[in-house]
Amino acid sequence: MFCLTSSLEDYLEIIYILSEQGLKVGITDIAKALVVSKPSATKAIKILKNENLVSQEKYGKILLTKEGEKAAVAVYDKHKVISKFLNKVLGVSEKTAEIDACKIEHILSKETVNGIKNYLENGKM
Amino acid sequence: MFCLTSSLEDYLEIIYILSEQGLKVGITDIAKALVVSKPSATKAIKILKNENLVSQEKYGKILLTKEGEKAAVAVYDKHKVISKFLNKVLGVSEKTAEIDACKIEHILSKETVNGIKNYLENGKM
DNA sequence: AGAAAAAGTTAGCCTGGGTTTACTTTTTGT
DNA sequence: ACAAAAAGTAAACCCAGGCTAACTTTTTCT
Repeated sequence: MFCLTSSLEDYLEIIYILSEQGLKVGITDIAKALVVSKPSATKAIKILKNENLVSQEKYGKILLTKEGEKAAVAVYDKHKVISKFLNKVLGVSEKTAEIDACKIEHILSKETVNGIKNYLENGKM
Repeated sequence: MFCLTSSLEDYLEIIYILSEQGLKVGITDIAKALVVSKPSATKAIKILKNENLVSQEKYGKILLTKEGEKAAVAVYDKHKVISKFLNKVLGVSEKTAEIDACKIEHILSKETVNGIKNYLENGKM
């Protein structure tokens, strides 16, 4: 069974974010946003296409499928929760909170993410 | 300039932990503890030897050098701080706290780790 | 419309960190 | 003391995920 790697989650997430901002989403945009080369982005997108998480016409723009969007939103939600927690609760700068959230959003267990959510929701801040 | 990877930090950390528990530290023990094959452990230890972080006689037991111990302690301290935080503050089970701490201890910024330390120290728990 | 620029792709390479197989060296138990 | 078991090593391989160089396709600008 196929399982998304951290790297592939990053690709899905950035496609989602760029789309949400109403920006066009091409290979070049993705590569720039993730600070990787265009061929790296091409390769990753090819994998995501094979897994039916994104769609793309030849030489065309990139879209998330229903399934891809679901996965992207899941990651992005974790991202938001984590970075808010780091910043508001732990007092980490916004910039660092962003960076660290990007790194750990892929690997934290559901249990820990729920712990963070609960903390934020239960007004302990 | 050489920089420790997450994986190599894991090796240093486990050598430190096993040593601290008074256990003998051989390739087999390390491999078992990290759930990797013996050749993987051999290869990693070879790198750490080249970087003067561990010492080992041929076919012999493995010791941390001064420098290696310093690096190992730095990682292990982060580990303890993080897992305590996850467990005591976020209410994550001990087991999951351990697992998650193992994963993120290598990648969290100094700033975030300090944020966690401050939280624990300033008696907000 | 056609040349130049930008976007996308392909092929081939590299590195880290695993693996298995097969070997050598060391330790252990009778 | 010596055979069997355990420990360590070496070689060769795999895979993810980067990269550059070189190419094709598409877009843009004069």
